[in-house]
Amino acid sequence: MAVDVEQLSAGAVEVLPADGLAARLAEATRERRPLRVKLGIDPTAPGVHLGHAVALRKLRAFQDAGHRVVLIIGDFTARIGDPSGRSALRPQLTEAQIAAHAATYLDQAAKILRRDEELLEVRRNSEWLEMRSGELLALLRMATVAQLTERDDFARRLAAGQPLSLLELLYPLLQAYDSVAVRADVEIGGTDQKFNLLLGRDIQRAHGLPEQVIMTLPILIGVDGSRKMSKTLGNDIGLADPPDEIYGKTMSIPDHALDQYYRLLLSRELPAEASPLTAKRALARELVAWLYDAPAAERAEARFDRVFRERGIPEEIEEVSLPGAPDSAVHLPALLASTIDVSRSQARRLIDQGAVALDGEQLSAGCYDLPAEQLDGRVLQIGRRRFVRLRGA
RNA sequence: GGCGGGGUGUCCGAGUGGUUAAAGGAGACCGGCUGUAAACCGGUUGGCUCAGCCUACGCAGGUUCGAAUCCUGCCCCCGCCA
Repeated sequence: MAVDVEQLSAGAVEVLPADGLAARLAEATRERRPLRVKLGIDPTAPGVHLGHAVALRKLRAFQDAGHRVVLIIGDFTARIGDPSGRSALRPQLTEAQIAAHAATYLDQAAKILRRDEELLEVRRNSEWLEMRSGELLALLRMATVAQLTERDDFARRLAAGQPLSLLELLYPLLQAYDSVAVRADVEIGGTDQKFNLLLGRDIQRAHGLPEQVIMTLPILIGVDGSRKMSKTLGNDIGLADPPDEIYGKTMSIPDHALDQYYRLLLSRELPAEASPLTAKRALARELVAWLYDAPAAERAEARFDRVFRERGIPEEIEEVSLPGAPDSAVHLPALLASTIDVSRSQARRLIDQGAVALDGEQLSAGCYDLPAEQLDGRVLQIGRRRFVRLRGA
């Protein structure tokens, strides 16, 4: 049992109360039931990323020990937007957006979690948060404004004279109620969730339920090496990203963030003797192998080396067909705009800046139109990493 | 309800009638160097049918040859008072 506690809390920043997990595990054994371990994810952006993976891996450890994971898709709370770590009001999402995001979550989480029926329970919190106002008021009675504004980011925003909506203020309370609804024994979250997790205990107690044990995990930094990994900030590595992306994004992580990635995702220390470059390559390989398989990792590395170390052209390139007849002129800005995510004006600037090359030969500034027959079959490179092969109609 | 402050490009933030597609910074992107690291250097950063045109400083009107800048109404945020 003691071994279990140690294993299950490995890597956690805090487990509260300190002896809570041991007590719960003992209780579970006595009652011959698995623990219910809760994690909430709000579908505010499409896709689960490595930041979420830290918590998912922890859940997996609980599953491997025979416990039951309760994954809550926060379809209701996503309509509010968790204000944690935010200094401003969040834009409100439409139900359609939320539904679309939620749909992708499960598949991606399944890359890490086991889906066995006894080991995974998936719930949407709209199930119980779509409540009648009477019930809501009863819930609201369970916390005070002083309690809620104790949260440091709320306090900061109020002090700085920034807006804080009632909706946001209520968010922690709703998340706490999730714990009541699913009878959570343990709730997992990032360190930025500590307040919300603790409130779950208060609200469970107020409902006459046993209080959950909370476990906080370190926050994974994004590939920019400075801010929390987040889809919105664009510094994430998605679990559904293709192997090449995962490999490449990993290689762009600043060296100083490497030790975190090792500890949180590989559960071991950054090898002191290896050079940062070697260590990073190993990390990139392992991540791809983990989310896909070993051959995919090999391929991703080979492609990376070819493109970035040898400055070559990758073997497999997406083909784009040229518009118009073979003898007509092709307007490159338009072609780029429809191929990559840029405006035509941006595409023109890229050309002018020497970012666009044809078969490795840089196009000169102002070179916007070329005859289709000169483009057919050739490789267009945009910046360092984007390649497309052009095919005549 | 009263009084005061404020809403500028992805973000922060200058600008109070004209040379303002809007200073400066951050971020991002491109190029150089490199290990798609860091640091550093240079460039770009609204859109388009691009030597021109269109759209843009909370929203809608108005004054003016000309407005982000002046006037009117409205919306929103913040503070103090009630």
